Amino acid sequence: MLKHLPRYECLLEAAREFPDLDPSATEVFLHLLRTGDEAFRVVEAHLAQHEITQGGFGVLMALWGNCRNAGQEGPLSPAELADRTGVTRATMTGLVDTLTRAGLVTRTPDQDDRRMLAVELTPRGEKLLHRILPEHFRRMAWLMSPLSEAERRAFVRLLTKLLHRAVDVPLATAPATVAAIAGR
Amino acid sequence: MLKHLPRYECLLEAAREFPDLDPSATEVFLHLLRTGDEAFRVVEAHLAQHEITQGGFGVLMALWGNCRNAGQEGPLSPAELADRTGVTRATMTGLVDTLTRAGLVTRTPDQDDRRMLAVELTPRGEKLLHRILPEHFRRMAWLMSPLSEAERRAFVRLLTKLLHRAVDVPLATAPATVAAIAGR
DNA sequence: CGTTTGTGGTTAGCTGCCTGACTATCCGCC
DNA sequence: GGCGGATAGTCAGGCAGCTAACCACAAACG
Repeated sequence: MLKHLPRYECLLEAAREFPDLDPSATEVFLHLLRTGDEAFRVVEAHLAQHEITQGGFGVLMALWGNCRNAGQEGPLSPAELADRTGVTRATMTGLVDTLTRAGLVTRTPDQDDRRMLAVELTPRGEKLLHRILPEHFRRMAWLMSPLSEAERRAFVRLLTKLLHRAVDVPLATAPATVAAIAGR
Repeated sequence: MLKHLPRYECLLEAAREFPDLDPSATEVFLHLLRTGDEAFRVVEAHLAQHEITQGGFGVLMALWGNCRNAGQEGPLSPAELADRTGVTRATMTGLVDTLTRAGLVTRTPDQDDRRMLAVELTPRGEKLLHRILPEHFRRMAWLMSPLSEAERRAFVRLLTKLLHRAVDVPLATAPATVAAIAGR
């Protein structure tokens, strides 16, 4: 993403040429993407030290699952993993491949439905997670430490508003549709 | 990133096992990444309709530059472009290649310094930008429309705090260093 | 002047993720 | 019971981005 974000007066300037440009909206948008990207890098750099990729880590976390979602850890199907980590099933095949080669997960066929597999953490995978997680959590805490508890609550509230807005946008529709909605 | 964010009580639960886990920090972090990713997709989907990639769009915007950064449009060197859009120079070579093939930019050698090139928007590139930007701006405005002006100001303030924190983190150092800083 | 050092751009090779096509299996419905 | 449609997983191919190595050139310095 953009390294040097545009100054506000530049946005005002550009808004004269493009009446659709909402300066404050653009400013928030750019800051959001930039900050998210930078925060991402902070944890990514740490995971790289353990020779684990972002995608792989997501799979391990989903499997460990300690109450993260449904409350129960245990084996999951590749399709379920793909859904939870937000990648395609094809990608999940590759990720599980890599993790299996590294000895962090196992892939066992299902008895009842012969199409399905069950992916499960190995003891080694669990041990790796326990080695990574403390520093992982410390990094997140360190990153957020400038914010007070009240600020964090306000922040999450704002983020949630945007998230709901973003996931509702009809991504696949023609621009005209979105324009009509936006212009309403 | 994670599709279904963990509920807060789950974080509290996990914090009992990992004293380093700061529940509110983790919550903010996950929401930030998820929302940023989702917002990213919103504009990415639009750019894809114009058969332009995110990276390519960044280059066009940097070239168009209308006051976005230094105030002057005009030709830029690949190195400068790479710096502004946050990719490596090697990647920029490929991006400019693609854009040149599409007839959106030109690559002209510098007279004084024969190592350097000047990348410049073609009329066609400029026309494409003018076709893309209105809807682009509308999407950003639409996304941010749930937020009042006051909320936007507060949001940017919080994002800026985090951004400063994130870019200062010593990415390449050993975990112990970060731990020491974080633990301070 | 020539050599060393630094800089701009390119190339080769890798990885992660995607889409689209494909196989195998299960399930509902006639 | 058998057949069409859904679903699980995989494979092939492509693309964007990275690192590392490489040349060409410029600038500094003896």
